[in-house]
Amino acid sequence: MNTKHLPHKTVERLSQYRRTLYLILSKDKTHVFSHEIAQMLHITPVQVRRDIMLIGYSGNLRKGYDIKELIDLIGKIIDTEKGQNVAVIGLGNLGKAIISYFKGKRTKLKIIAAFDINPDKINRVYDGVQCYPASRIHEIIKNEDITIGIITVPAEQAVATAETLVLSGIKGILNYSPKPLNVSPNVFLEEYDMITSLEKVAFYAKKNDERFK
Amino acid sequence: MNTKHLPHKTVERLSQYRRTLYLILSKDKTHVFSHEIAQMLHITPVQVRRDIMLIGYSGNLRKGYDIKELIDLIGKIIDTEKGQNVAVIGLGNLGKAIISYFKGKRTKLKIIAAFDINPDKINRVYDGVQCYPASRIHEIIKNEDITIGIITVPAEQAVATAETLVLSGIKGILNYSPKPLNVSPNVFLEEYDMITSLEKVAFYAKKNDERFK
DNA sequence: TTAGCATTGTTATTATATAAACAATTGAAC
DNA sequence: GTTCAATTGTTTATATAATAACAATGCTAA
Repeated sequence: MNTKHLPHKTVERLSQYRRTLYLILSKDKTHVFSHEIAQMLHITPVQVRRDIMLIGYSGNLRKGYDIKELIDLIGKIIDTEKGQNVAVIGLGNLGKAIISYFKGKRTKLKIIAAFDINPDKINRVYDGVQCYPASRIHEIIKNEDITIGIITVPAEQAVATAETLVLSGIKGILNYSPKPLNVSPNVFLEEYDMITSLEKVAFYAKKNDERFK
Repeated sequence: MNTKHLPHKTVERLSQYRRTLYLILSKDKTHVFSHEIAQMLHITPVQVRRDIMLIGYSGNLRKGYDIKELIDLIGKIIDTEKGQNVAVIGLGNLGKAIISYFKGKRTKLKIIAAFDINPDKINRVYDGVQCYPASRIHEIIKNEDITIGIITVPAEQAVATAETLVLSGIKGILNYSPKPLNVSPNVFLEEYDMITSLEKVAFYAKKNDERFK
């Protein structure tokens, strides 16, 4: 599959399309129209068709898109054949939330390790995921072929954690700490800051309010 | 303050600038250059200056920006004078994570209520935040003047939760459930989906890997 | 006094993302 | 058959965001 330059937003939507398609498939439907997908995700049908065009798939004019084919194709694009292993660094509330979130989800991504520095958590199993001491990050990431790390440690430890991950050969990092990171260009970094999101909502909530009164 | 059309991304960065500025302020500095802020956030100095231009502030050519003035101005733009009250709906791991995250943070945003349907959680206090039964959402949002709701309930309950919030007069919603919502245009909606984020990281991690080997 | 330098503030350009417009196609109804 | 309605696929246009380019300023120091 030639995925030359898929826009970031398209990649994000592909993930959502796939989950939506599974939902529709479970209703014994075999085909779906762009506007049906669009309606479920509250976006425009044009957006859906454009994204599908970008991945080189074609639908049927009367029946729409073959759901199974589309699911398979999206899988070929965003998954690797044998899947990728994931580690959560920081087993606080957020780390636990992420692990239980993924529990039982059909996906090529498997959370297979958690790390923490709290002795009460180390060597225990949370929702099927073993917690190791942070000192063993390097060793376990190497041995278990973990390619993705989710950082949920406090801000003070985020930079050191990221460095360890990169040195251990990680390929992608999802950073939930409020501390912006800087990693080498061969590691993909995605950052999400809850405080920023909330302050953004607060700002536009205020503006909307002023506009409507 | 005339905040006609601040781009979404600028609003997000303003939130980050302010936190960065507080950090610098605590080091007894009174002024800061655009490249210093930029370096801490790993963005370009031009981006910083452009954002600051958009909010109508001017720095000093030799000393840079007055930190206190800039903090105050950002506050005037993104905060309301008396602050806004926030509720978390769904006191699972994610809800707890958000509450403990905000604990003790200096901010005009105050989480003052949580809601859940689990009797074990109802009427208990978590990190200073009282948990109420979901049946009282409408009443408490009205009475306590809560303007922002953070949805951390399971997907199945997300739509009903959002409807209740909107009917209760909420102004902004931050949706962490994987279920896309649809609210009336006078309510600001921000959605974040962890699975999508992780799948995105997986995709680009894979691509990077292919590119570098 | 004047040249040099680092910085800000602004405009212009490019890149990314969304939306609109519309031709092409297919099957159904008459 | 022929017309019609609905849908896809693609091109064009617009909106948003990031980057680059550069003039203006004011301090320093020769």
